[in-house]
Parts: sequence; structure tokens; C-alpha cells
Amino acid sequence: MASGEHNLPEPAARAPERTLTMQDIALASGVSQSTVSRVLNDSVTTVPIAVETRERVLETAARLGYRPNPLARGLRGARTMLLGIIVREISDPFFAPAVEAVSVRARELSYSVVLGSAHSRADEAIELHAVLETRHCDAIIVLGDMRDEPRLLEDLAASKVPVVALWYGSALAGIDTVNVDNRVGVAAAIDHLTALGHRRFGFIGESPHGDVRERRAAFVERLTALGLAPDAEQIVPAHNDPAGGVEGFRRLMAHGEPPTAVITATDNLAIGALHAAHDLRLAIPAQLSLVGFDDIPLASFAAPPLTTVHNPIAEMASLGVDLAIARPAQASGRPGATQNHVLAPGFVVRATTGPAPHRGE
Amino acid sequence: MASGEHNLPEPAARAPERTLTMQDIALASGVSQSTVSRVLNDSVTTVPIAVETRERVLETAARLGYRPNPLARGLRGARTMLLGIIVREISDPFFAPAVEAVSVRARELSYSVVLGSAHSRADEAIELHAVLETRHCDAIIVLGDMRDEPRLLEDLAASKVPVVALWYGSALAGIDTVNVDNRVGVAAAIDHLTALGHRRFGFIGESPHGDVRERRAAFVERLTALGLAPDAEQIVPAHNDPAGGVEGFRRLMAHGEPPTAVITATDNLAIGALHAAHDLRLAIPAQLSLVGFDDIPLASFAAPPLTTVHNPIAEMASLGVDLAIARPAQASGRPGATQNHVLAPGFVVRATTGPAPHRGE
DNA sequence: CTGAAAGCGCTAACAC
DNA sequence: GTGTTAGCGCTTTCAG
Repeated sequence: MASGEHNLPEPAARAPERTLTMQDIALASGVSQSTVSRVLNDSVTTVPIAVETRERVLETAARLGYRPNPLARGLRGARTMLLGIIVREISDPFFAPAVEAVSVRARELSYSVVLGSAHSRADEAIELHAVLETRHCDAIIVLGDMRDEPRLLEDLAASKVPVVALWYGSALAGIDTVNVDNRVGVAAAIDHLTALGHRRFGFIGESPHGDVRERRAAFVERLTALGLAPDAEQIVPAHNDPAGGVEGFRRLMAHGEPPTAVITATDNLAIGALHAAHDLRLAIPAQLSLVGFDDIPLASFAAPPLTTVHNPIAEMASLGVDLAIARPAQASGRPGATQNHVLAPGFVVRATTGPAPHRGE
Repeated sequence: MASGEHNLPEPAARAPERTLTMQDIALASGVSQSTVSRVLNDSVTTVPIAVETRERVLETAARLGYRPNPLARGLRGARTMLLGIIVREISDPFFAPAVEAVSVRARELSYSVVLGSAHSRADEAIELHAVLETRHCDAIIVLGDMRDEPRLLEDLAASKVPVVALWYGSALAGIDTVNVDNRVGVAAAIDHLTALGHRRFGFIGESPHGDVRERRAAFVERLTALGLAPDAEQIVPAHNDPAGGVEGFRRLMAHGEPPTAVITATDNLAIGALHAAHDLRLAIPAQLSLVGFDDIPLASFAAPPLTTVHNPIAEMASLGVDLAIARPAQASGRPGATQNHVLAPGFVVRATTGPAPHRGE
């Protein structure tokens, strides 16, 4: 183990017991601790280092399996390589893949993800933000609409750590956003259905929340443009889960003249609608066509497989992470400097849509 | 400063700009920084503190909105209040709620969750463990079976940070585990089905993975005990996702004498099986009964709603977190000291099971 | 009972 | 080019 150098003391080289510090590898490579720091941090810009020294240090560090202590690093004000996530419900079939996509991209950039679930509870989101900030996360990503928590928005916009909101549902001053183009998505659904001969539409999912609200607006807008402006009774509110879809679907079909085509604000709702249709012995797509939004993984395994608007989860997550991490730490609160990205959705035709049934005409 | 109280200088009380340190609140309450530390940490055991002093400090800290810096705390070797999670796929319909349940309990205990997704990739899990350890997580929770990654197990057992494995599928030396009682669950399913007159069973989900393996073993064991020992062709392998369920179901029904009742190792597979049955125009439960395992949130919204074994996610997650956090940091590797908990599952009868169809007898 | 002081592992001025 | 020297905010001896 004598290596031409350092032979006597031989500190704790072969013992992976205690986590080694820079001091350890400084000793082992016969330089000072600060040199080690410089080498390992590629402080090329500030100070040039002898190639030989650099290589020796790097070699020793690698050989001993040195790993920098993120805590000490963060203490000194350097980046913690932590990315915070705030999401309503991790287990939502849409947001779970979103969280996964975010953490994939984060890890590609050597970031760790600190997960904060707000459970739809107002105060929790705010507390989470405080927690994530206190933990010195380098950036925070907010998944979904949190606008029913006004204070959160203020906190976020004033936050010293960069915040990016994904699927927030609309642009936002002071915070970067990445959204899917809801208008394009809904228009694609409607155009697909009108091409199949449908003329009377229903929409499940009225709510004040971002994406849902935008999709409903797009629904009204597009139909109006086509001269098929919907009545109030053609649009029903719903909680964004399958149970809400069941409830909404029942209400929608209870009207005098039920629609022949239904669009739901999310696939979550579509799953419920499908369920309710099954209960009502309504054949899909023979008697009724149904289109969802999001293209969650389970959409293709619904019975029948769901025709839906594809939400580009991976792309949006990736872009969101890049924005969050790239943004210089202090610029977050500066209005005007914020970016609002809108990505185009896809459209996936599966088995819940078909020609409009013949009517008495 | 006169504390009749403190009126003149008024340092940075109203300015929440810079995050305040203990020094700040020490100054503001006229004591030394170390006293503040003692008060805020309830160092009752070591040193008694004057009630008056303690209250003054606490009041100041509260008033100024002081939050301790977790980084500095962790640097000194204290707990970081970080809980690491290693999971294959966050977006798995079963593990997503599990992650949520873990993070709920973690937050109740003031812990933050660092999420590590292994994406079914072998090396990633190991790397994740290294990351979480380097981040000085106080404990690590492993979700699901990772035994196809032998090195991870060694790493975990040798880890200085306590590790608890949930839904690992069996007991484990050197690591605490919390499992659901798969034998009881499968037995409940079989008993329910035999009571309905079923005699020929199928099982989807042969695989070397923990829970799945145990459930298949329980399937064989229980049926054998009933004198209904299954043939090899009554058990089919499958990847644990809906697509695997589709595939498995088709293969199962392709045999000469198909079963009248099918049990799947997971609800994920059951979703696929349901889908495949729909394709094959097989009426469920009239022609065939189906039972899943896990009771994922979507089970009740399948078409028809899925009869399944209920996996007590919240309880297991809660117990797992408590074990992980309660365990003194150095005891993890000590074999013999480990706990292996097994919780009882429930059974939920919904609409995929019914009387066995009449046969030619 | 409380203050002073020494670090935890690292980065970033400063020196030579 | 590299070593020395301060701290980051906190816990924890050690002195009073």
C-alpha cells in the first residue's frame, strides 16, 4: 500500500467506515485541502492548476471513493442540488407520471427531488413552500393549479428561489410557467367529433381550476365558432376524479336532449364517465362518443380504450426542470423576466369515439 | 437593548429579507447564541434553563419567525429530518399511493421526503442509495421488491442509515420489513370463489418478484389444500402492468379447459385482464370471475368494479416510517435486531365475481 | 444557569 | 500555482 508517497501513517484508506472529507484526500495526495476543493470544483475560471496536481488529486479522490458533503456545500451558500416539488396529490393518475418525469430529468442533471404533497389542503401548500425554501432547494416546481391558495402565489412570486409552475393552466406574472395548449387540444377533440357527425356535445368538468377552466372555455369557444354554441346544461361541474366523472356523466345524460358526444376535462373524469355509461347500459361508442384529456397511462386500458388528447408530460417536465435550474437564483421575483411556455398537445384516437348515432330527422 | 421591552434599535424585525440566524434572535433577546440553541432544542436533559430566559427566547424566535437551518444542523451530525424513498416506478398505480402515504406520515413527523425513482433499472437503485446516504437522510424506505439487484441488498444491509423495506414480499435479514400477508389475502380470494362454486382457477403473475411470488405460492398452496391443485398451465407469467395482464389473460384462456375464476397477482394485471376479457367478448362475472390484489384507487372504477384483496397501504406506510425513524442510526446492520412485520389484508367484493357458470355435467 | 469557543466539511477570499 | 485563513449556522464541550 506504500505508494512512493505517504506510507507510514496510512490514515483510513482501506476503511470505508467514516465518510471521507476533503482533508482526507488532501493528505492522501499531498496537497492542501483548498487545492482539492479547487480541483474538484473545476475552478478553472479563477485559478489555473498544474495538470499534474489536478490529475493526482482526481485520481486519489476517485480511488478513495470520495463524495462531497452536500450539507457542507449548501451551508457555504453553494447550490444544494435539491429540487422541490409541490403537487396536490402524488397519486393522481396524471400527476404521478408527471412527478416521475420531473424526477427523471432532475436526476439527469444530478439533482435530488424533495417531494411535497399538498393533499388539496390549502395551508399545506404554503407550509410546503416554506419547508422547501428552508431546505435551501435550488428551485421549486409546482405541479397543477394552486390558485385557490392566493397566499401561495404571493409567496411563490416573492420567493428567493426560482419557481416554475407546470400545468398551472395559464400564464402568470412573476413565475415561469409551462402549459399545454388546451385550446388546441379541445379543438382537436371537437373537430374529430364533428367529422364523425356529432352535433350535440356535453362537457364534464366545470371548475375554477386552471387547465379545467381553460379547457371548458375552449370548448365553448370552439363550438360557438362552429355555430353550435352550448347551453348551460351541456356543461356540468365535477371534482377531478373518477367519482366526479360518474356524477357529472349522470347529470349530463339526465337532461331532455342528451349529447351524442361528451368531452371530459381530464382522463380521470373520463374513467368515471365510462363507468357511469356502463351502469346506464349506454354503448360506447355506438350510442355515445367520449373523449378525455391527458392520455394517462391507463387510458389505453380503459374499456373501451379511451380516445383522448395527449398531454406531453415528459417534454413539459423536462422543460420545466431546465427552466427552474437554469434561472439565476435572484431573478425569480422580477416581473417581465418570466417565461410562459405553451406546448402543443397530441390527439390519440382509440375506441370511445365513433359516428354519431342516427336521430329522428 | 432595553427589554422593557426592546424599543429603539429594532434591528431587522420587520424585514424578512435575510433568513435569520440564531445569532439574530440571540441579539434580539439579549442572550448568547448557544443559549438560544439550547432553548430551541429542548436540551432539558443536559442543562436546565431559567424559565424566564427560555420563554423570552421562544417568544422572540416565534415573533421573528425564526427557522433553523437544516443544512447547518445536519453538518454538525444532527438529524437532517430527511427521509429517502427508493421506488421502482412512482407512477405505478399501486406505488404512487404508497409514496403518498409515506410522505404523509413523514410530514406528520416533520420529515421531508427525498424521492428516488429507480425506473426498474438495476444500477439506478444502487446509485440512488448512495445519493440518499450522501445526502445524509436519516432513514431510507424501499418500496417494492428490489431483489433482482443483489448488490443493492448488500449495500442496504451494510448501510449506516436505517433501511425499512415495504412490500418487499418476504422477511429479510439485516433490514426491517413491513409486508402484507399474501397468504391470507389469496386464501380469502380463493375461499370467496369456491363458495361461489368455482373449481377451476387461473393465476396471472408468475414472476420471481417478492409479493407476486408469494401470492403465486399461496395460490398453489391453498388450492392444493382444497384438493384442487393447479396444473402448470393454470399459472401464467406476466409483467406487472395492464399490458402484461392482457397478455397473460389471453394465454390463460387459450388452454383446452380454461378456468372459471382468475386471480391476478396485482390489480394492475387485473385491469389488463378485464380489458382482454372485454376484447374476447367474455362476460364478467357471468362467464368468468376475476379477483385482483391491492385495491388500488382505480379498482372501484374498473368496468365492472373489481373484486380484490385490500392492501392496507396507509397503515403499512405509517408503520414503515415509524420504524425507519425510530430505529437508532447505527443498529441497521445488526442482524437479529431486525423486525419483520406482516399486516393482514382486507377483502373487497365488488362486481367481477359471481357464481360459477354451469358446465356440461 | 449561561457565555465563550471549537469545530462539522466546504468555499472563497487572501497571501506567498 | 498552491497554501492559509476565515467563516456559512449550528451543536457541544468547556469554563465560569
